[in-house]
Parts: sequence; C-alpha cells; structure tokens
Amino acid sequence: MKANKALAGRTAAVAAPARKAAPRGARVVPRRGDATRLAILNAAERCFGEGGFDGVSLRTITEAAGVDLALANYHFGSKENLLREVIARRARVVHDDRVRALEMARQEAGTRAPAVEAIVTAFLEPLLRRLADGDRGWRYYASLASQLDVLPQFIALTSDVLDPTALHFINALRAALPKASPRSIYWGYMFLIGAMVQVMSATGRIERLSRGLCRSDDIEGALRELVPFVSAGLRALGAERG
Amino acid sequence: MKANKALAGRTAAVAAPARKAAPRGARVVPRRGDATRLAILNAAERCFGEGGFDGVSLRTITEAAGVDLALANYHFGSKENLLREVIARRARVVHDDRVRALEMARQEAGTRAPAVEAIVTAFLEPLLRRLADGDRGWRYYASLASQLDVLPQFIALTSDVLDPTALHFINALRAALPKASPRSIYWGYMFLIGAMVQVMSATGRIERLSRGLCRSDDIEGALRELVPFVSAGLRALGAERG
DNA sequence: GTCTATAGGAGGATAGAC
DNA sequence: GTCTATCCTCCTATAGAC
Repeated sequence: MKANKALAGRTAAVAAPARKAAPRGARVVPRRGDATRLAILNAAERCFGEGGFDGVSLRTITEAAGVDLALANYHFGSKENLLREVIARRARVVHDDRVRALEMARQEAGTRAPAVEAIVTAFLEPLLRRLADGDRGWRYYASLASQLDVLPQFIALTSDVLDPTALHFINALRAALPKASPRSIYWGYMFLIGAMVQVMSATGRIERLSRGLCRSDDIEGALRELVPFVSAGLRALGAERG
Repeated sequence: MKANKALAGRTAAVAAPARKAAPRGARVVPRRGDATRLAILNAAERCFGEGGFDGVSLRTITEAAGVDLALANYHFGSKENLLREVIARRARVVHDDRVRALEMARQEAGTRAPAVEAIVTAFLEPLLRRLADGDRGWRYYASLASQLDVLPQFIALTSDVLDPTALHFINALRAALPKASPRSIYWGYMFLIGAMVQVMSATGRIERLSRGLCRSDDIEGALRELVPFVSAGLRALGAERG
C-alpha cells in the first residue's frame, strides 16, 4: 500500500463483474476463466498470509498461481479488491457456521440464555477447527486476518464483513452476563479476538518461548486452554461491578 | 519487504556504527548528526506505526523527518535495521520498567509469590500507562509492535528484544499458579499478549462496534477491564486441571 | 479470456562532490 | 555529515493483439 490513498471507503471498480446469482432452477455451470480466477484467489490468500498485503506483489501472486500477470487485474480489478475477495470468501463461511453454532447453543439452553462457555465455543470452534482439519488455505487466511486486525488502514476494508458477526455475539454475551456493563462487554469481545488472533497468527513464537513444548499448529491444544481462559475472563467482567 | 530475503537472522551491516558506550567519567556530548539520526528514528516510528513496514518508503520517512533521503542509509545502513532500532529503543525502556515493577510486587508479597493480579499489572502498566501519558511516539510504537507481533517474518527480528521479558514473566506466573501446567502457562502468556495487543493497536474498531461508547484511546478504561479479564483467565488455567 | 508489451512511476541503495 | 544525482530493480495497471 503506497501511503493510504488506495484505501478509501469506496468500492474499487472491477473489470470483470462478480458472478451473478444463478437464475432459479438453472445449474451453475463453470465458465472458462473460473479456474484462473480460483487459482489467483488461492495464490493470493497464501501469499498475503505469508507476506502481508504490502509485502507481496501481484507478480508473485500470479506466478504462484501459474497464470499471467495481467489476469489479476482482469479478474479482480485491483490488488485491493483482490484482498477484499480473499477475505470475504472465507469470512462468509465462518460467519454462517458461527451463527448456526450459536443457534444450537440457544436451543440446548432452552429458555435461559446460553452459558458463556457455550457462546465462546460457538465463536471459536468454527474457525479454529477448520485451521486444524481443513485445507491449508484456512491457515493462510487466518494469518492474513490476524494481520488485518491490527492495521488501522484495513479495518474499514474488513468491517463490512466482520462486524455483523461481532454484534451478534456481543448481544449474546450481554444476555449471558447481565451484570456486566456494556462497556465491559465490548472490551471483553476485543480481548476474546486478541487471544484468538494469537492462535490464528501462528507465528511460531510459542515454540520459541516454550522450547518446543507448545506448538503453533496444535490447534486442539490451544483451544483447550483458550475457551476456559476467555470464559473466565468474561465472567470476571460481569462479576466485579454491579 | 520484498519476499523475505532480507530478513534472515544475521545483523545487517551498518554504515554508521552505533554510538559507543561513553568512557567512564566522560560526558556524552552530542555530535553533529545526532539530531538527524533522532529525527529519522522518530519519523520512522510514526510512519511504520501508521503504515506498516512494507507500506512505507524511506522517502516518505526522510521527508517526514525533514532530512535528505541518503541520510537514512548513512545512519542506519538499511531499512530493516532502521526498524530494528526503532523497536529496540522503546522495548528497552519497557523491559526495564516491567522488571522493576515485578520486583516491587515481589517485595510487597513478602515470602509468598506475588498474586496473579500483581504480576499482570506489573506487565501491562509500564507500556499502557505510557500510551496514555507519554509522547505520541509511544502510540506509534505500540501500533507498530502490534503489527510485528502477528507477522511471521518479523518474529526473529523482535524476539531478541522481547523474549527475555516474556520468560521473566512466565516464570513469575508459574510460581503464582503452581497447579497450572507449563503448557497452560505458555498459552496463557500468549493470550495475555493478544488481549494487550488489541489495546495497543488502537485501530478504532471498538468505537465502530460500540458506536462510540468505548474509545481506543481510553487506555485507563481499557486497563480497568484488561487486568481483571486476564487475571481471571490465567487463574482458570490453574484451576481446571490438577 | 489470455497473452505481449509497456507505460509511468516508486522502491532501496550508493557513488562521489562538498 | 550532508547533499545531488543516479543505478537498477520492482511495482500496479492498462492498451491492444490474438
């Protein structure tokens, strides 16, 4: 990103318009060029995740995808918009899973609000389990999302996609922690994100600190610590005042 | 950062050697060029913090510093080494303060190990209070440090400076939480960092989510939530097993 | 949709005069 | 120590042939 000119709120023009929703009853038939589009998307995800948005060039990405440089701009319009689509593709999936998981927790809780642990688990598992089980793309996406989370210029770019999930879970936490002030809940949600990001970024720092005892890629192990940590932290916010 | 070539573990060659320690009894007298050096350091801190390492050019930095482009390489040898010195300058101060604060907590605790809250406070306050009170440089530094924390390539660059503090506090936590497994403590430390980074990065996300109820720059308010959150989280790690 | 070719500029780093 | 001038690489984006 050269300065921050390119990152205003407006949507970048896209040379190749996104696929329209299929007409009712019609089969979605792959067009010529879809494979290229997908290859660029996957390569971008990986390169951005490993090198950061500004640290990676479209040349590097298209080479990794095995396609011509010009095709990146043809299919995505701009580097910034490519980033946007990389994020949106995965974020949609995670959002839907999280909302579904929370819905299930609500049904299990019956008339009461679901417990904090259930809410926290519904938030964390959909992404973190995919990190453990899924294709490597999820790991690159998680690393990329971690980077965007702490860069001021990119918040506007990701918030359209991430804020609805956030507000959904903040509401659930509010119901589960009636004694906590709204202020506390908002901060608590941020801390939840922060702790999760440490697992998502998988920088290898914990290997270094623990001399190999803990491993960045041991998502199950991290999750076993993360859920109790965050749940107890949130409960403490509801306990101190009120 | 073009790919990751430049970021191997070796120390970059420096055209202008760092100031030697003053001989015993000698006064440190400012040389010509020290003002330039400092101006570059301050401008780099600000630019890196706002735009990220790869998002900002040496031209932007030297223009912000009001000095000639060539002086950046003269004084710091390379862009990467400039980053290194930006980080080291502040990290030294924070490390010393944290160790001192922990030492004080130990004295207050007498023969027992200091409580978790005291350890957490000794870790968080030295940096976060400076964010609230100090010159703006601390805010830029905090934002920069947040970015480096989640970028795999930069871990090697910062770990020399940050790992000693980490291990120091991990030991203290281990003494305060004898029932927690070492594994849990390492992860707990990561979560502590993650929650803190959310405050340090100050992206404005919490303003957006809370519609202005919480503010990124309200460090005191954040600290009031952060210490109980993290302390309760850490205690939970020590409680569940054993 | 895909390619070649290139515009048009910004990037880090340095040689050499002062 | 500071400045001018420049090297050479790399960048994003696009025009136009196929």
